[in-house]
Amino acid sequence: RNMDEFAALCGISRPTISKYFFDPNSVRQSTRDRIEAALKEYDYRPNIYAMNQNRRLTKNIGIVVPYLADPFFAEIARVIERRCIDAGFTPTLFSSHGDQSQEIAILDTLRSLRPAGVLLAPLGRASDKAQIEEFCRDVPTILFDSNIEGVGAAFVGSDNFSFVSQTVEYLSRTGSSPCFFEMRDPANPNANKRRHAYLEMMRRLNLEPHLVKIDGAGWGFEEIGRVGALKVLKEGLLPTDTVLCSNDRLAIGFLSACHELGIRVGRDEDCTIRLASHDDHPYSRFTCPSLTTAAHDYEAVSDHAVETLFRLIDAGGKLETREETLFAARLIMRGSA
Amino acid sequence: RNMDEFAALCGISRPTISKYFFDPNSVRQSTRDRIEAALKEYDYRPNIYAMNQNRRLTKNIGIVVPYLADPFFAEIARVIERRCIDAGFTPTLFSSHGDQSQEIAILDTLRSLRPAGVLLAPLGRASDKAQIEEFCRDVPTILFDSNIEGVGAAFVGSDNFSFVSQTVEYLSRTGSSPCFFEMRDPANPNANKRRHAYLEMMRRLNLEPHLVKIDGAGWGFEEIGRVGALKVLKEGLLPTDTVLCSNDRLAIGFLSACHELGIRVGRDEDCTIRLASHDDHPYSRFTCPSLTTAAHDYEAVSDHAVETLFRLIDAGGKLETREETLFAARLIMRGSA
DNA sequence: TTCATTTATTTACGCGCGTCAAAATTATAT
DNA sequence: ATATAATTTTGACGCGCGTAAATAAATGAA
Repeated sequence: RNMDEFAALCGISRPTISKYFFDPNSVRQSTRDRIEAALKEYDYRPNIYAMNQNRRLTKNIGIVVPYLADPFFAEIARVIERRCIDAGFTPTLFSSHGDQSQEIAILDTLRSLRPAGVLLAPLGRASDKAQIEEFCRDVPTILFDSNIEGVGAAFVGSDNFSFVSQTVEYLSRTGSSPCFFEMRDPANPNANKRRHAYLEMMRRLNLEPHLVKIDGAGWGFEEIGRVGALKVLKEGLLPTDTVLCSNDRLAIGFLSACHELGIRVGRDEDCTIRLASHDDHPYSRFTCPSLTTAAHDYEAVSDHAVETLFRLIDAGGKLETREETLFAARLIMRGSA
Repeated sequence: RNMDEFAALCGISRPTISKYFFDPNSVRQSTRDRIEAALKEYDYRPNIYAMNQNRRLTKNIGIVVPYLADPFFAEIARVIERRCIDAGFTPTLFSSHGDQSQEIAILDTLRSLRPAGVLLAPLGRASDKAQIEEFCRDVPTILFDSNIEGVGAAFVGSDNFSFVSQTVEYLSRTGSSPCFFEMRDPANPNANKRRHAYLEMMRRLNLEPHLVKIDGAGWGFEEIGRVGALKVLKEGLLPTDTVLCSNDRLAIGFLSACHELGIRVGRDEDCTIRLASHDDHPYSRFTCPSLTTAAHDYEAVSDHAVETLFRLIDAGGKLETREETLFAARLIMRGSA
């Protein structure tokens, strides 16, 4: 059952077995063969948590996302997990579920896990920045999705300006210029960056910007978007017939509101509103109409975050300078605009 | 940093500290006060993985879902996690990502974790039943969502017949009777139960059943549904104008296909197809039109699964008899049918 | 005050494994 | 065959904590 017994069964000393499990190539081929033969027969596997108790460097990696019920994070977590496993690490996934105390509790659990590194997507505005900063001082951490200035060894995310500039440019070129539909108090710093990008782009194009801010709190963005859109549409508060949502989940709610009110969305003759958005949420392809959106380069963000973490781990937990890598968006033209 | 040091700082012996962390009420009030005062000052927290190394019974709970990028599982995992935390346990969430070898690897990691209990939603058809069975012999486990006959201490899920009977009855009563739209080789046993329920209900109502089986494998149900629906609709293979999808994700794909083809879905005059489905997927409220569906009682399933697990743990890991609890669905009438 | 009872401390060992240094063994080169 | 290098074994200790038994101290009732 334990390594001692297995070592006895092999007729090989326990430290050698231990060495084998750290790196099978670190023992002589003949020894390795003997171990692997015994492994087949008795199908022993070391206790990973006991292993990590006393290793100078574990193979654990912590992955923290703010809200796992959001398919965007579920998808990115899935890809990152895969990469870590393929690289021989043991990822453990945590979700803050939109809750600050949960996020802090997770950081605590992570310390117990003694991870070689952590990939952390903070809650954003709701995060306790001081706690995260302290954590990052102790544990090699890469931030992703949502940046906190100066915290963590690196940040990997998407270039919000690239998202918004492409959608604004496209919408303005092909029809009337867009207003910007967003939550009044966005939880995520990306939302603020997107607003600024929108304003900046409108300025450059010499167009008048219109911000449409809706109420609502929490992570139920679709419902917030739906209720907000219902209000805006009913009260005729929409300054233009082209709407750019801060993110796809709001847009999904917006589409739902339009359908309720019998308003057709799209670029066809009989449509009265064009709607575009950002993120390329896994469901945006299946909305009716399908959503024109600016897509994250999921693969690139995931890969680069993981690669940066591996580099950080190899470098002993410290990088020369804090790197910030932003990936450009890809405009995906679909039915809604 | 460790319990020894903290004990020294308190001026209290380490075993007493250890006892305190197992149950704060098990030490004298004056001792407890002293410990808690020191706790505030030095903010020490025991290493949970070291704790669990040698406890006769840990406070760990493993949660395993087949595919976390499916919001249905993300949502149920979220609720279950909360319940466990509130009960003083430490849940760890794992996703098999639709992959058998991943599922097996997770069971292995779980053994290392020495959980007091496990809540496992198996992959279904893709699961290695023998491995799961063996695991359940060693670790107190409750199965949920997807049953494996005789495996685990209990099963908690939804009553598929209740789902289908309500939708079939409703659709048949309010219009033409439905055909049943499903994947040819569903990964999940619930799908088979639903097909049987459909056939049985149609028999009872003295209506002719029609199964529409579409191709596709994997967990990208929306795309499978979309492509399948496109084919069926283009080739005019739909035997009736009322479609009952096996699950909401297929229905989301179906709606997308209808929109592409300019087919209006709903119960209005100008609609040519009525569409209903099962699950009350978190997004089904936001589709266009919104989906008429049979809703899981998420709360009841989550609560009962967790409660059964707690009961199982209290009972020392064995229940008198294997319990199977199925919760009825609630019909949610929305725009699509 | 005394005795019984509760609670805390001490001591020692265990969990499953990592890691280090020294000694013993094996492989490779000459 | 011998010297040298590489690998393995041995033995001992550590990680951070749980747990059990024996002892000591504190409490509470009589």
